[in-house]
Amino acid sequence: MFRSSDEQLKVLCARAVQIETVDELRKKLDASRAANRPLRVKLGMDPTAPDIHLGHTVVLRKMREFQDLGHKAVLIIGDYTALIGDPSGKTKTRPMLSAEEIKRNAETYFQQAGKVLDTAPGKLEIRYNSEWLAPMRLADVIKLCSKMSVARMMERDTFEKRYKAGEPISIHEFLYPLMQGYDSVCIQSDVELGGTDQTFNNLVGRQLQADAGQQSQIVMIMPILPGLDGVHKMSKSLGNYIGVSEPPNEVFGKAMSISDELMWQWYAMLLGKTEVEITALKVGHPMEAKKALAAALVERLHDADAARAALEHFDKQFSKKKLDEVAEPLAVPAGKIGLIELVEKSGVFKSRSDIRRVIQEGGVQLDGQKITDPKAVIEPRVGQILRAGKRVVRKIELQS
RNA sequence: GGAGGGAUACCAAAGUGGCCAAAUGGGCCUGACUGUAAAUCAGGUGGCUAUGCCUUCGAAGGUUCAAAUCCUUCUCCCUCCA
Repeated sequence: MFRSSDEQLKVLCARAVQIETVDELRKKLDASRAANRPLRVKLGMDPTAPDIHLGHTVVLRKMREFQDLGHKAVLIIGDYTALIGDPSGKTKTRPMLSAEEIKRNAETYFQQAGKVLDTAPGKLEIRYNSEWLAPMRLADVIKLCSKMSVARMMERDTFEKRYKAGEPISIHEFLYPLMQGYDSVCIQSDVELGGTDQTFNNLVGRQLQADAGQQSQIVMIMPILPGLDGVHKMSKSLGNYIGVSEPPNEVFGKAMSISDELMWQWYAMLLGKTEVEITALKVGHPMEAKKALAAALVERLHDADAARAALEHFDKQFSKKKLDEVAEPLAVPAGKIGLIELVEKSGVFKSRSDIRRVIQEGGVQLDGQKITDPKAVIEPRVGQILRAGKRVVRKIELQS
């Protein structure tokens, strides 16, 4: 049923930045084959952020590789850990989520994760960590805390940095790694996946499992995907992300806006291209390589047809400037109308002052003619193309 | 419990009575250049029925012709000592 450990290792170790430890993983794989038992591969999910983006797919794809090799994905919904919030993020305290919100977020999450994971019942197990964390008594918590020293906890880079910078660290944040580690004990995970920011948390799981007399999980750390800006990690709060549920044209357009340097990183991290393959790509025109990347991403999140359509759309809008073929309709009443009112109907600007500014800055065109007078009054005709800023392209239609 | 420091726009951070819709940096937006790149350069970045008006500097009151700035009370945060 299972392929040889060597074959599996070759697939599984690809792209990982750290594995604790490869030897142990090999042993687990050997034992799994011998007993014909799939490994339990754990991945935690934070129910406060239901939007999955490409950054998450780096880890999710690794999970998929485990599934494809016959192993079992165990998704942990951190409904209880969400009460704390992962200290690796911002220091702001999180609002408590209601049971319904968590459920809704979790559903959204699965819907999106399903674009990457195999959701067949035998391949995927879903658990809420409130199942075992909520019933704990204070005595249980104290016992759990006794497993960890402050010095050890302070090794965690975010704690160390914050402490040195004089930023507050609440005691309850120390519980986060312990709770996450305890999850591993409760579900008896064989492997835990995570991004580099999860290294510490995942390693705690190893220790707690050993304390509990279990075989320690393998910790497999995947790289963090840089966001559209090429500087910070891809994250929702920074707004530098491509969501897995975004429409094809958005995915394509955003992918095209990244720097060339970042493009190669994405090729490696998202498409699994090797250095040799990337070197070969660098021979061609960077824009063609970027279009191929963008198309591949659209195909992955949607399908091949969508990828072709997005490429065509992009060419029309930006390369060939066939704006009338890509413009979305904009219904306006017949007769004269102020330019500001006209642009306002597109519904994408936050205020009329904002529109006024864009007009003055030369960002508004009607049929290719720049109009820079915010007081301009025009009489739009059917079929005229209105452009406002880089992204708004509308074709005028008259309201009946 | 004691002492001290702090809260300013999306973020960081100046500003200690009028010249403050508030310096500067980052972010973001627009334009130029391009490959819708990136980098660079230029401009912009509270709202509005707009050369003016309205709302904003933790909250509420007060002093003043005039308050982000002074006073009072309150809320929240941080550090150190115990």
